[in-house]
Amino acid sequence: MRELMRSLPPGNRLIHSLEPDDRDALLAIATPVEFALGGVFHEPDDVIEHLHFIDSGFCSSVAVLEDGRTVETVMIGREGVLGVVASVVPHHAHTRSVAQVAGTARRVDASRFRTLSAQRPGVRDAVGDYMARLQGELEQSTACNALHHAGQRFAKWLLRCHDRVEGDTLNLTQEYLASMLGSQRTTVNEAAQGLQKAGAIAYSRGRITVLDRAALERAACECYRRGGDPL
Amino acid sequence: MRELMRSLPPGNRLIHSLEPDDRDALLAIATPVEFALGGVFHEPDDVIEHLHFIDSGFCSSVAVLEDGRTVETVMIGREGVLGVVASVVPHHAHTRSVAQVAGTARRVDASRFRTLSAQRPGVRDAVGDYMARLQGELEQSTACNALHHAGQRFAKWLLRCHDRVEGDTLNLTQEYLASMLGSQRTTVNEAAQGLQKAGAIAYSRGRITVLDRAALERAACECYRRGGDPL
DNA sequence: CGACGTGCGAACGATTCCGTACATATGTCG
DNA sequence: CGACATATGTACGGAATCGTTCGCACGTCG
Repeated sequence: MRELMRSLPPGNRLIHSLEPDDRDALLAIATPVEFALGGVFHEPDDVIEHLHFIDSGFCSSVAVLEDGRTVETVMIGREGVLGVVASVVPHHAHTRSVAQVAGTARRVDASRFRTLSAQRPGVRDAVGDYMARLQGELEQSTACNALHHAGQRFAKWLLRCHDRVEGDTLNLTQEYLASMLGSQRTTVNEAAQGLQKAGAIAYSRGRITVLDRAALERAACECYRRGGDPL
Repeated sequence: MRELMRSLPPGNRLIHSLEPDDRDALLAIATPVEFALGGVFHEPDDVIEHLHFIDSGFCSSVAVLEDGRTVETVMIGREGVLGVVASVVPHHAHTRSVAQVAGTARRVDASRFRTLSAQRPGVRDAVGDYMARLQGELEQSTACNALHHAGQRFAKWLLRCHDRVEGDTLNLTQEYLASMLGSQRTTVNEAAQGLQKAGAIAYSRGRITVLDRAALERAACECYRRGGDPL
């Protein structure tokens, strides 16, 4: 079951998976931070100065096109870390990263992390594994956006969101969902009504409640399953 | 100009960019290999055993869905290296990697590369930079496939292909192009005829000739430019 | 209570793309 | 040359989505 993560103890799963001495070494250079809904971690072309190991809440990386339209590329919750490529090499962002649900994270200076990572294979491998999974998700999303219908992608998105949240309520307007999926609000509306009629979700005025995960999973494309378990 | 790479001296650009001692150390553990058109480097779920620094020709990573449909996710020529994530951490492929144009590469055992990379920051950074660029391309393609029309994506694909090839002729059937773009052959046909009428390309029986790059660039979406210069 | 802003429902034509079917052209091989 | 497989041209109905417009419902706040 993919909602496994929802039942795991709180806090970042990557940090949790480390050996105690690796974990202590990482936490020694980490600063706890809070982030609010809508908070921006970085804009396209910003230099990535920090890694953020998410402890609660989650954020999305969003591609911004010249005409202002947006599409989400990846979603990052407490299964992962924001800015993972900077764990290997200094670089600048290609996307905007925005908090979808307020929460907390451990912020680590990217350069100090690279130093630590060179000394501690356990740290390097845990973050490296996550980077490999993230690349797999990107590849799957590339195919998904080319081949799958808006309804399937919508269901997938809700599930991935639900996986990373406490409770069954999501605060998302259809307008906002459209900007994540790269489609029109009217298209999202049709998809949402379909899921509501199927009893999978209920929603009103920017508040979506997941009523039946199994129904959502039936409506989603294979990409939800193959996105890699958030663990 | 993006076709810059076409005028650079032959051989892999990453290896070329290394300091002489780094380059020598890398070449000492590399094996020259040839690959034929259609040759498969790996299938989904295969363990990535090697990095392949492409010297000539190029290959594509292709997502394969449950129903057998395919979409290209990234294109890798002599500007890059196949299996770049394995330079950081052992992992398995999420895609199929196929040679689009026969050529040669330097094959390096992934595990030995990781050892070398830990000893030589110059090697690690060159490959790391490429990994960052590759991630940017994946993110851009994710958005592109969600938002841009088949005609624009077709033109983009031809340009990216042209960048990585000697001469102006590409051996590609419309059927095959459709499997790269994730669309129908009839859709590709319409796009191809549009470009032909504009004088941008000529084609017949699986042979496409680029006649007017500027016209192709006008027909392509912004994603071609933003894919990151192959250099 | 009433005005207003926000979010949703619904309808519309236009466009893109799908999926399929069939015809035509071209290269290869016996 | 003739048969055949391959590649392309074309047509068409239908589905999905776009882009827009209008109206309604609900919550908030003066």
